[in-house]
Amino acid sequence: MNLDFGLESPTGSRIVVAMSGGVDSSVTAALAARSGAEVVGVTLQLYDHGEAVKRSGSCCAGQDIYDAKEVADRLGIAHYVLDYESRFRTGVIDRFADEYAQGRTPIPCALCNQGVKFVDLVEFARELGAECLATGHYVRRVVNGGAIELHSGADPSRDQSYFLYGTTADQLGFLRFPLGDLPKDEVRSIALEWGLAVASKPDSQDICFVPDGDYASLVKRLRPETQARGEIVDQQGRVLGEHPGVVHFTIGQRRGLEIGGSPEPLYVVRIDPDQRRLVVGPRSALAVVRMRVEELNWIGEDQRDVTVKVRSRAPAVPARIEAGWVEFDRPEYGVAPGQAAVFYEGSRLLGGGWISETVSAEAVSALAAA
RNA sequence: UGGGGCGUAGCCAAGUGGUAAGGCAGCGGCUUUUGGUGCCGCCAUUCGCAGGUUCGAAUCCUGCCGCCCCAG
Repeated sequence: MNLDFGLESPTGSRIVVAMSGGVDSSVTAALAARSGAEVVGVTLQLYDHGEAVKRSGSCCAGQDIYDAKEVADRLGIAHYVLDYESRFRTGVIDRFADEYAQGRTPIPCALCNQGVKFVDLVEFARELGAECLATGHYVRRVVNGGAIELHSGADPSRDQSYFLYGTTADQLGFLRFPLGDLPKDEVRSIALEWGLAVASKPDSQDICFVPDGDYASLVKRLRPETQARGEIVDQQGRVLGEHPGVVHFTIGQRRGLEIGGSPEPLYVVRIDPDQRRLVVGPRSALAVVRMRVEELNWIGEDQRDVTVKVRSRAPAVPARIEAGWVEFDRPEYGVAPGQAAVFYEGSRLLGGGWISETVSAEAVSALAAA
């Protein structure tokens, strides 16, 4: 555990801690305080807390800001609340809705980290004269010779590295993730040890700015066209049913199609936002052999042979990168444009990018037959 | 209205005298700092309707209703 936060001499140094009001970031603040450094807690107000104030499991608003402040008081550290609502709105929420409007599947946590947290908040921390910004992310920062590496959290079931693939080497130099080495239950033990009120607070889940899990309502409000009804067709173009709006679907999704009578389940294979059409097919139609990945970010040098994740919770699978395309050794299922492809070498995160296009196994075999 | 076939849950469908398989859809739960996937559980006191035979019928008989096909 990096209890000294990688600082030459914590005493006399200043550490800014991003405090969401949850257990993880609260313990991060506690560890920072214990290091002997001067600690400044910062909580971001990211969206209208009037709506979310009653939801204890969410982050960054209402009750959570209060919780963060209370923890800061308990630890005897300074605490600021920054109003980042407008930049969170344009950088995360609006883009979230735009992606659905384009038939893609967004991943707001990655956007938030890439922008609001690791650009804006990092800048703020630097302006405060801090030596580093510590967050409660469950990842590891490893100094290897002259290079700084980002690794997945020690416990694979809690790893959050997928959401941080866009971190730059410069940001990584300034960031600290003291929880990445901790065993699963250790964080709550530390919270109890310090008598933090948030010790038993439930883990946050789902999307933080969507209070009740109903992200569709939010998207519909921002992009009404996403709620237009449309046809559901099979791969031959036969109309099988009608859907209540593309906002409700993502590639690989099975539930919600309301089409019965088929011998095997049907999954969303393609989303055509212009025609408002959903193309569905059997699971076999979901097999993807390669995908195009854009806006690549490499934390170290770029590589060809990697393992890759196309979703946060799943083991990385072997693949090869070539000219913006990633070829899987074995077909991958449910690969959705708009999601991130994140590359690893063992536990080390190499980089990643946005998935923009996929090629199915069926398409490849059809070509081969022709 | 001559002949033949069929009618089992929202959909597909097994079951032909012994007390309603399975799949799809749906619902609930688990998992989870994105979406999705996956896994577990639930889902027809009842077999178009009405009678009858039988200890016992979705299964046999009769009538009626509905749908389909071939003839015309």
